[in-house]
This record gives sequence, structure tokens and C-alpha cells, in this order.
Amino acid sequence: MVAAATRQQIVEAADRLFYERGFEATSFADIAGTVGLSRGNFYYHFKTKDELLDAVITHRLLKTRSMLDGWEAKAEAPDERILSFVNLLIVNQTKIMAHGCPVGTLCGELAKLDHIAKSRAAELFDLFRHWLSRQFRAFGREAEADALAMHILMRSQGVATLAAAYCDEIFVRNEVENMRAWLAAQRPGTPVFPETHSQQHS
Amino acid sequence: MVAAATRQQIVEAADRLFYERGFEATSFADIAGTVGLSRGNFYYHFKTKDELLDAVITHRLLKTRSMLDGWEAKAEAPDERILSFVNLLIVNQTKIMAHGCPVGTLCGELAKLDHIAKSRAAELFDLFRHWLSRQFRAFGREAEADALAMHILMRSQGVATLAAAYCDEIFVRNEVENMRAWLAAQRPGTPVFPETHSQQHS
DNA sequence: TAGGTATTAGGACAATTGACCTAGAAGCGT
DNA sequence: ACGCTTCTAGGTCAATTGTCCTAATACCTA
Repeated sequence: MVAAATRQQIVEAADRLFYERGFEATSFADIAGTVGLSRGNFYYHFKTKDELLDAVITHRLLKTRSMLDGWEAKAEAPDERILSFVNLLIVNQTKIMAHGCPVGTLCGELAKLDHIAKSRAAELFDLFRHWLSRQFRAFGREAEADALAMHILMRSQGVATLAAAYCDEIFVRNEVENMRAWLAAQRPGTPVFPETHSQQHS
Repeated sequence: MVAAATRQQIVEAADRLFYERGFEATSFADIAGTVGLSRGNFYYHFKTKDELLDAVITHRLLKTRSMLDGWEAKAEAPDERILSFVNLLIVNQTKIMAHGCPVGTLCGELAKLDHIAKSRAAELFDLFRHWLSRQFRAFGREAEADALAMHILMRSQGVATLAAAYCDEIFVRNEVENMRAWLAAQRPGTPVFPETHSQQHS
């Protein structure tokens, strides 16, 4: 097999395992077992674990950028695009309830480890942040675009954390509904509109 | 020294290190070095690392319960009590920006490790959840009390996660202000009141 | 002070980790 | 078929992990 393909397999396996088990808890042996390679052979593709982590983050950055570009290419209204982001909580519900948000948990782990790659992992947040900011600007909330982007990013992180702690999909649906209502209330020129709270939660 | 005192020292050192570095990344040697004990002596106090984790969680449950009881003992209005919870984000800002929320990050790590103690760590969330729920009931939002409690818990988790990723205290202050406004809007019988968004965020 | 219990230090243990080396297999252009 | 580069398997290495044992010390009671 050509090196680039093997490398890609390794990165994708590491991507999944870093998400499911965490960076530190995933060993080279785990990834080797998944890919079907010998342990020792890793050194040919990645000199250190940090180098592998860097490749995984780069891979995630590319995947994320391409997803966001895809959403932006669609001829949708900006608020509908923002809803695409919110809907990630529903689309990836099962994984999120099991392992949290891939971005949030990675940044959290790297923060605790005081790892050099922490700032690079935070670029994943930046991708969402600036994309959301752009949508809010197009939405007509130029001045507050970044704060609104941070707000919705914050909410999705909070939902993901509690979803993983409680494994409660009704809560997730409920809060996604709240985010939709909140977003509707952000339309500029809309008369005052209180944030509603659906109460289907058990 | 009496065993109970040493045990307490160990638990408190482990509590801090588990928070700052994470459960897995903290070794017995780290804790021993902090407390000033020999590594081997640990086995006398805790047979396994899981037993130590359990003691740490128990310790956190007691600390948290006592904090919440203290807030509830004060003759305050329920919404002011809820603000005490929100203010934790300000009071512990430095630590949160460095290591995230102690509860959220522990639950997240244990979820990834598929650890038996995960549900016990989630009891920490339950403590806050039920306490907040009680305040919202006293606030006159009987029917939606639990959903409102989960909502504010979710927000504090989201703020903590992004605070750790961005180390941005303006963001924290901004979102705390938003939570205050949101809370004011939850007063029953209050005319519609839109969630405001302060825009001091850089 | 004597005797027994409670507590400690220091080290041994196997297992696992990331890192690294080397011999050789596989692939490819000539 | 040749030679050269690319790639791989298996193993070694020191360090660190949680666990566990044992001899010695500290402490308290009688």
C-alpha cells in the first residue's frame, strides 16, 4: 500500500479513537490494531504522538471547513444555515450522548494536559465561530455578530456536555427547540419575543 | 499522623489534581509527591485508583451539598439564589479558564473511559439540577422548574467549555450578563422580555 | 516501660507506554 | 532481471503505570 493511503487510514482511525476514548487513553497499539498494522511501523508514518495529533486536528479542520463551505454554498437564508449548525446536535445525537462534542472534549483534554496543540484544536472552534459570525452578519446583526456566534456555540457546547452526562435525548430535543426559538427572536426588527421553553422534558 | 487525616489530605490533593490535570493523567506518584508521602504507602489508604476516585467524588458531593445548603439557608429570593449559582462562573473564572468546570470535565472524561464511576460523577450535576429546580419552583415556575434548571446548567457548562478554550473573560462576563437578563425574563407574569445581548465582546 | 496496633517507607512486580532500530519484503522504473 | 526507493514486521528500550509486599517506625494502651 502506498504511504499516503496508509497515513490516511491511520489518521482516520486516530480521529475516531481520539474522539471515542480521548487522546491520552488511545495508544499507538489501539490504532495499529484498528488499522491492521504492526506497532513498530508507526514510526515510519508519524515520528511522535504529537505529530499524529497534529495530523488529526488538520484532518478535522479540513472536514469541518468542507462541511461549512457546503452549507454556505446552498442558497439558504442565513438563519436556515445557522439551523444547520444547531441541527448537528440532533444528527450526531447518539455519538454526542456517548462521547460529547468532538471539538469541546478535545480542547478540554488538551487544556488539562497543558498541551501545545491546544490552541490548534481551538481553531476548530474558530471555524464554527467565524462561520456563524458571518451568518449573523448576513442575518442583519452586523454589530453583535461575533457575540451571537459565541452565544450559540456556547449553547451547543452546554447541550453536548449535559447530553453526555445524562444521555437524555428529550433534553437535547428540548434545548434545540429553545435554540430555534431564540434564533427566531434574533431577527432584527422583530417585536420583543421571549425565549420560550418547551416542557416535554421528563 | 492518624489515618483519617492522611486520608483526607490524599483526597484533597487528588481532588485538586484530578481537576487540574484530569483523572487518568494524574498518577499516584503525583499525589504522593503533593502530600509528601511515599508511593507505596498509598495502598494502605486506598486499595485501587478507582477507590480513590470514589472518595474524591464523595468529597465533592459533600462540598457541593454544603455550598448549596448554605445558599439555601440565606433568606434570599429564589432568583437571587440562582444568581449565586450563575456567579460561580465569575468567582471561579481563573480556574475555569485554565481547567474548565470540575463537574463537566470529570463527567466527560469518565464518559470517554467508559468508567463505572461516571454515573456517580453525574450525581454532582444532579445536586445542582435539583437545587436549581427547587429554586425555580419557589420562583413560581412549578411546571417548568426542571427544564429551566437544565437550561441554566447547560448554559454554565457551555460558558465553562468556551472559557477554557478561549481564555476570554470578556466572553464570560458577557454571557453571565445574558443569563441574568434571561433569568429576569423568567419571572412569571412578567411581560414579554427579549433576551438581551451585551456586546462588549471584543 | 513493655507489647501490640496503626502507620509508614522503600522497593518489587508485571504490564503498558511512546520511541526507536534494523532486517527484509514489496513495488517500480530501467 | 536488476537495483533502488518505499514500506513493513517484529523486536528492543527505558520510563512509567497501578498494584502489592515486607520490614521498620510511630503511637498508644496497659
